Amino acid sequence: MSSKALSIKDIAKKANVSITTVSFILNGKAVEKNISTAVIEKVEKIIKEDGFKPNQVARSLRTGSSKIIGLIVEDISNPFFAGIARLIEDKAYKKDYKIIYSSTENQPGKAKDLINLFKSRQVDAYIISPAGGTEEEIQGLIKEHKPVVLFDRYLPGLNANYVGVDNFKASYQATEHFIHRKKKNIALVTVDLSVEQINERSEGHRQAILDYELPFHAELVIRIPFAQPKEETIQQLIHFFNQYAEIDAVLFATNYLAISGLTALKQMDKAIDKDFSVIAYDDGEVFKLHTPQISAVEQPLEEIAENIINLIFQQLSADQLPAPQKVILAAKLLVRSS
Amino acid sequence: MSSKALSIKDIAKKANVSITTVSFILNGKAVEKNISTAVIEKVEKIIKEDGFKPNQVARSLRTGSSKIIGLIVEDISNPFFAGIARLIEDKAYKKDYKIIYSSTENQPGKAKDLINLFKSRQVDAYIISPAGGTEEEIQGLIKEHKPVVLFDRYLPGLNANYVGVDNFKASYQATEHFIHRKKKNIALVTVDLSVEQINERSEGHRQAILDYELPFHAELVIRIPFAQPKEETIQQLIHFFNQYAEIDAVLFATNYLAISGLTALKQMDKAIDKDFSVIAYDDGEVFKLHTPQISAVEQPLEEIAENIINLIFQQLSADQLPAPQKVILAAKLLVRSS
DNA sequence: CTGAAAGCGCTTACAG
DNA sequence: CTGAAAGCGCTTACAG
Repeated sequence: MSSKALSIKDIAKKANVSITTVSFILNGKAVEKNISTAVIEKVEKIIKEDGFKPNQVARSLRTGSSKIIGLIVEDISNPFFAGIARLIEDKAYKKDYKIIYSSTENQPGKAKDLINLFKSRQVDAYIISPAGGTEEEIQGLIKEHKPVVLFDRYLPGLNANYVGVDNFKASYQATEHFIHRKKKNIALVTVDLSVEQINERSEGHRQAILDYELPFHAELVIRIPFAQPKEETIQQLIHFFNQYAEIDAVLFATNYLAISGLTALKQMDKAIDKDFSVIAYDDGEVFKLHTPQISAVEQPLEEIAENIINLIFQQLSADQLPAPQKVILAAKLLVRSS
Repeated sequence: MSSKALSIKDIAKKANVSITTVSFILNGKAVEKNISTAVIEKVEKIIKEDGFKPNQVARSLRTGSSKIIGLIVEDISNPFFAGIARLIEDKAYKKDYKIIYSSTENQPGKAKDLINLFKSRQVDAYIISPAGGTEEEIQGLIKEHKPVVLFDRYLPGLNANYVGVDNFKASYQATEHFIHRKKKNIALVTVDLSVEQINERSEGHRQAILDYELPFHAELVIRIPFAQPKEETIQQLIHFFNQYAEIDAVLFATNYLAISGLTALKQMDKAIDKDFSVIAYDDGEVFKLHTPQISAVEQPLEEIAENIINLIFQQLSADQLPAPQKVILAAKLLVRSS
């Protein structure tokens, strides 16, 4: 029963030609190498009949390339990353590249392992939403002239290709929106990660308040520990909203914090209305279907994916790597209820 | 700048030993092979200093294994699959296996490509939520004695390991729940895929109605085309709910159909209350946060992942493959509002 | 028009 | 205690 996989040698023997000939035919070089039509047909027939598939591991070892792009994200079950992954996969597939992906869960150790795993598997290019602490590994990839594109999160020390949105501006606009609606005590619920992207979101909030000459209340900015279980976050937020009853608007700096926050508000029976407004980062079904609908900062998934894949293919087809580019896209504030 | 990757040969040369010795040390066979402590230390020092990582492609080519498990799902951006992926990844990681995953989008062509891709990459085991039309490829894997576990969706023709929930029973119980609440016209919104799992969900609905001797209204079962754009589905459902105003309860056979359905109801301004009940398949944040909260059939993600990974490791560690097992788990009806 | 042979970077049976 | 050598399945420069 067990059909040990065929090799190019088996095909060559069966067709009475050399493995060189079979290899040329497999790689579409038959014509260029002047293989006779008769031979080509004979070999192709055997390949098809036997269902022979060349061993890509051997091919990779020999050529040093794999036609695989590695995608490393923080958490694939986050809809933002899942959406990006899906779009990138589609686009890569059309150019005959496959994507393999994995989640870092924001653990530098795991992120490093993954980069090394991909490297040792001869992945041709890397798309990374980088965890802090992986600068060295990423720098290493760049040094080895591997195509790399970072997205979502930017590591300041690195001169690498990057695609992301203007987080400062998005937060600024969201906060400004609140201010125009006469909000006075605009809370920010964010995460205690000290990464660019998150810092920018805080800064935008702060700067808008200062620019409009409103008092900035530092105590209305709450930083939730990254790995904290959801239930605890909900309790913490209930406490927070109760403690500062003057809050009349909240900006949530991430998708999952918004979900915990809405759950907290629901448990408190606190209405979202003219007196208490909410804006979430990253749109999702859950915000559209919520009653009332929740306004959200939408990152342009399609545009992000498009830019990433373009940068990757630009690098893949270049003789030497072009200078790193930074593509900063605009997020969009979807206003749904006040 | 460009540091061409080191090889075992470079290390051997530097340490003045043979590559055999380096290989033994790398693979933890140093003691077993009686390599002297002095040599071990010298070699390990060089490996660490130079940051040498063995080329896994070469290793795979030589050993035929890769310590990689391939996970093939319908759509990684579906929270059910993303959740499973995440859990499986965690568990595999602990045993030093990596997961690579990819989406089939329910296209048999893509699913076949992926199986072949994984095969040609020497993936050690396969976890597949199978698209119809891939029976042959999966049978091929089994024939080659590759560890395989199917989940979520079952392909009747195949005698393979399988982990899933009892869909018939879950639908039956959901429908029964409606009947106990005196519902008379229980609609079913399902998808037009003719796969076991979906058929069972329809059957459970039908059987419950028949068992309780209620009239079965075939026109209250609507089958939405699988690839239909969301907006059209919403319009179709609005039309459906308007046409059959007698409907007093709806069971949605999938997660995303429930989301489209809730959107339709929202657009119609149709309240979900004592007179109009809803149950969704697969739980999610969106149902918990909805007003009112939506009841859901919850598949036990953790249990599913656990069983899958156990079956995989059972096969991986067996000398010869054990007889295929089918693990059928119970889904749970989460009653939230009537 | 086609083939023999080297080599990609490993692992491991065999020899000493 | 350690090493030379074969071989995993390919690709490709070279020879004829």
